[in-house]
Amino acid sequence: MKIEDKIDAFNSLLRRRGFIWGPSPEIYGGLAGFYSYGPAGKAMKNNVLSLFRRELRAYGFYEVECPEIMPKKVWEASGHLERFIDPVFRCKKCDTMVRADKFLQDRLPDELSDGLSFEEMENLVKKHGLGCPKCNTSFERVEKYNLMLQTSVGSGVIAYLRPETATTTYLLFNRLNQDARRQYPIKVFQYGKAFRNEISPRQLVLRMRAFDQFEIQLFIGKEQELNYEEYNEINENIIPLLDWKSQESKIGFPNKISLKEAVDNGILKKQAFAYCIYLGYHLASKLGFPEEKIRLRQHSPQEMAHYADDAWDLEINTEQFGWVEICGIHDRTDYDLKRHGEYSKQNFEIPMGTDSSSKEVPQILEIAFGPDRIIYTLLETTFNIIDERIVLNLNPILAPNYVAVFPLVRNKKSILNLAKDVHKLLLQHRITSFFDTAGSIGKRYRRQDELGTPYCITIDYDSLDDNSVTIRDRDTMEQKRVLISEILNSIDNK
RNA sequence: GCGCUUGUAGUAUAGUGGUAAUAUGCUGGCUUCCCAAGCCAGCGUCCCGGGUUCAAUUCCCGGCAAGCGCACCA
Repeated sequence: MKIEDKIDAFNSLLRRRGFIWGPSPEIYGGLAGFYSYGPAGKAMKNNVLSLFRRELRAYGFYEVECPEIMPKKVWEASGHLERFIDPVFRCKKCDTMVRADKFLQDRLPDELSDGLSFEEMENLVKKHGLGCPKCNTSFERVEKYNLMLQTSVGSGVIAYLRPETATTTYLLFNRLNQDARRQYPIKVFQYGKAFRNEISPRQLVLRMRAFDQFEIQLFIGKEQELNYEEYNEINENIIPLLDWKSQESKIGFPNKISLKEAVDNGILKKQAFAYCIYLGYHLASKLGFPEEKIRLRQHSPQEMAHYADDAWDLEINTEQFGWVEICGIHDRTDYDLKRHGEYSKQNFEIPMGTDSSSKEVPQILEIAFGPDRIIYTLLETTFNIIDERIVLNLNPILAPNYVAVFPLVRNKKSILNLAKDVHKLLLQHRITSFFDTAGSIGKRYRRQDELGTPYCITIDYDSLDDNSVTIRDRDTMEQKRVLISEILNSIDNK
């Protein structure tokens, strides 16, 4: 089968089986960049979140939740108001829009063009007679394109929908610090919606205007960053790292080395940051991505965000969109807390090191996941067509249905009733069981294959006599016969 | 945001200036039915707005949306 055909089959499955629908609202034609999840997609997302929450609790992280709307001041302090507004030239004739600073850098490489004011940029185009690359109409004014969505609260107070959850977590710092009782690092995470007014959203849920973030934060002292106890527990782990120097040498594949090697060779500067790389990789592995489809790619200094000292993307190799970032791991230094301390006139200096008389503003290390991208990449990388049979080889605990129960035939009351009993038994144990009687037995297996259901249980004539059923495995299609009393044990250990 | 292409049942597509079709799907029935079997019956579609026309799903204009390319993606 050709790859394009496989991708077409996959894209239609997303809709057919209720994973992802949109752009929403579909009945009104849709608004670009907004998608909904159907029952299967939402169930799967919830399973991903449960797995993350369980893992993070085991690593000592606690969850917080903050408002999605914050006043202007917050975004002034965070730097988003300044940095999230792109200066653009817009052609008066054909509406072509170009990013002003990049355009000038490209046309006038000899001029100093970094950090120019709007006025200076306007003077430059006038001086050199620069104009629209399409129709050559001269550019005049620099306009702002704000990537943040603005709203007003109450009687006209300007506020913005958060472009990331992270900043809202940082605003809790003094509360968290009290709560943590001097146990550092402070480890928290926040899951929630973020909003960005993308110029042209594309690629399904990979670039939405309203999307989920799952952002993990460590507030940590400078001393502890370099000498971090938990690092010693994980530094033997082998991680596929692609640093930016390798990328500059046109090397496209990651170097599989231990974190210890990476730190010792200076690829990673800080033990605590290496721990974050580990944690990001660990969580991605737990989801069940094939090992060869994961890599960690370092940003070049030019690529890095305004707040970052080091940044790595955890990427998944997809057929439709190439390497897709599902997680960004950033060393945000003390940038955020310094700025918020300054703008709010709070003192965020605290003693964190061995010398309790010396105070410092905490450093922040961040592991930022995009759950929507996780859902897409998980579905795509586990989607297979084997001899015309479509199957999602999802990690069983992430599947929308954990089991499905079928009566072999439905016109035989005793079989139907026993099947219902088995289904109810599973539900009583809060196992996500799905009951289906429609169509042939083969068709029912195929329906569940498309949803990634790991186990299908069929009740047949023999079941009436011997109280046993067949459990059919999604991946091997093999069936084994077990007693009804043994079902729970049998489907538990995968 | 610009350019090109596109928009027809839930999904995938065909087709037409006189309101439409194929496959699949879905619902019900029959068939003792373990990997998309068969038979019968039924359900469901022309993105939105305006224009031209006796008549528009079809032609024209605008909008919205999608794919690709450019730009954008702190």
